[in-house]
Amino acid sequence: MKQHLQTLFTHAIAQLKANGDIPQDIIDDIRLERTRNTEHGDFACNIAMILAKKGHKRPRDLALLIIEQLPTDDAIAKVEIAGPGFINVFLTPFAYHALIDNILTTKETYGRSQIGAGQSIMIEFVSANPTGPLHVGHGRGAAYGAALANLLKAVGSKVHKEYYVNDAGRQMDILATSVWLRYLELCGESLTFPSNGYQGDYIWDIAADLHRHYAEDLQQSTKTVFENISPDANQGGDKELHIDALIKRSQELLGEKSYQLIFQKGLEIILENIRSDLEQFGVTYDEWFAESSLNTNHTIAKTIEQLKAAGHTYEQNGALWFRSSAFGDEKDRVVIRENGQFTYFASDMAYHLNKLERGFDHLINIWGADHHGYVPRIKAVMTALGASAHRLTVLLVQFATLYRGKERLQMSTRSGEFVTLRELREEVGRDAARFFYIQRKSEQHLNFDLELAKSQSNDNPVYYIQYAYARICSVFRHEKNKVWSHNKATLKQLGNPHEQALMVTLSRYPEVIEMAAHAYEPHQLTYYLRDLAQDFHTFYDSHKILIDDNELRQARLSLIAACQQVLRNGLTIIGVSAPEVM
RNA sequence: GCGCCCGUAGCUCAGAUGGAUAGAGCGUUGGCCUCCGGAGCCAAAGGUCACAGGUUCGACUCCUGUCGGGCGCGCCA
Repeated sequence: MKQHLQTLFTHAIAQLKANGDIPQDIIDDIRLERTRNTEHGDFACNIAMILAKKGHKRPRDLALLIIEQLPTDDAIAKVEIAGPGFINVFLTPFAYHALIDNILTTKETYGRSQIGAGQSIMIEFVSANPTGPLHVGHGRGAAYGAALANLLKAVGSKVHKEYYVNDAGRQMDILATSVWLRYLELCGESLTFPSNGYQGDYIWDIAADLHRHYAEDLQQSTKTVFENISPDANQGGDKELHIDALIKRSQELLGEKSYQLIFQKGLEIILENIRSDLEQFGVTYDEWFAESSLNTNHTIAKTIEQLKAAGHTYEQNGALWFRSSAFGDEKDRVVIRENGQFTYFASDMAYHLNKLERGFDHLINIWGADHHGYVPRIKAVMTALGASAHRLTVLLVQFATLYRGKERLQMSTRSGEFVTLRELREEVGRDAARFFYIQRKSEQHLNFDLELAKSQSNDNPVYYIQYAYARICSVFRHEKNKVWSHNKATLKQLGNPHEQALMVTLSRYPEVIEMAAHAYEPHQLTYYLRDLAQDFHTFYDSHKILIDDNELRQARLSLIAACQQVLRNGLTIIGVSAPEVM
């Protein structure tokens, strides 16, 4: 609808140029807006005010010229000039009747567009370290990423969803060591668990699994394990040195093969846990990309060589530095440590280079807001390696704070007292969780109230929207014995204010999808769906649908069928179900 | 100290690329089922868009500064 009007206006402007009424070189970025006030018609265009200065004409005079050149169209009832020079467009009922027919014909494809066609996008999200279960903070990234991916697909882009598995590095060694120590405890050893180890109960579960499979085969005495180990923090030492010493000791005592066995066991169990959590949350991936594969393929070394060759590195204090400050970062970054190991940043550089090499036009990373300081350095790498930093968009998602009514729930990963995503889903249900996560703009802090999400009442927007859908389904169940099939000719019966309002809202859907996709803002869709549900409920309460007047009944059934379709299309994108009964 | 994000109704939040009288939900107050699902509908009250300047026909929106809140500034991941 909007697009159609834009075409008509573009045509008018082109005519004016051809006639010499306005200069040729003028930019004519025509924008039509929904009016807020029905007195201003359906759409308003401010092009006359924008072009007035450059065209050396008064806005209202220019508006008049534009209107004269506007092609006649059976969707347009009248066009008016208002205020300082707005051109207000009033649509005919015909335009909306055609819309209902269009929705019922195009069905699940209604609202899709091609504005993103031809673009391949890789979207990486969640990518939590496989050192423990997903918690509620990850849930927001998951819900947001999945909805965004659906939106981008809806506008025609080719989307590749990826999870980056950090299966290398020190955190994983801490995990393996934590598991082994718990295993030793299960074998009957008594020991003081390191303060920097992973404390969660899931570590016990993995250790128990290990114990079931290998009995006491991997046992060592506590004395051997802890002999001459640098003291822990609570013994006046340093917790980092303590855990590092324990990792080293574990590797020595177990040997490469047994250590890897424990390491892989932990990784495997936790990753499977994460995968199934996400799947039950309705979030799936095209690829799970292992960090370790970068190392085995020597991608990291290759990337560093590239940087070296381009002269963007230097050595200092025995370490190799990347001159990222030359590319907008606030300081240079170490890529190879004094001890010869790659930093986390080094593998992340390689990963992003790998992404680019796979041929994606655009990369989207969804990160927690606490990683924002990391953005300039990763963009610096892209620039240094000759790729435009514009090909990468980092979307930062702010924290979610859990509330149970007024009570704020505490979360802490290390102490093992966090609320897991699984617990959240089991408590409030998948639909409510998915909806609540994305109903706020991602850069806004989110207060997630468990009680509100669970309440099956009018203060819960999820149920409000789903209820509209279920109500429509219910009407059709009552209609079943009579015969309804969409008949375009009956639509002229529609036109009372409630029907009109509903049709206007239905016509906005494609614009909302485009806007939400363009701005990476799925929350726009949640607000739209609430509006749509409200317009339906209002209509429903004011007018009976299953009436004797055959033609009007048919028309209204077509209207609510269209409404049902759009509700389903929208809910599908945000990952919420459309229940026929609730 | 420097950097990023945020500040809109009592509360939780929308207001894309500057547009006409700044909008929802909750909460509050008062109404609505003989009828297709009351998990619903209607109405009222509620605002110095944190503050001060600037840019222009026009600023919640853009720029500068101030105040307040969150987060980040490792040879951790």
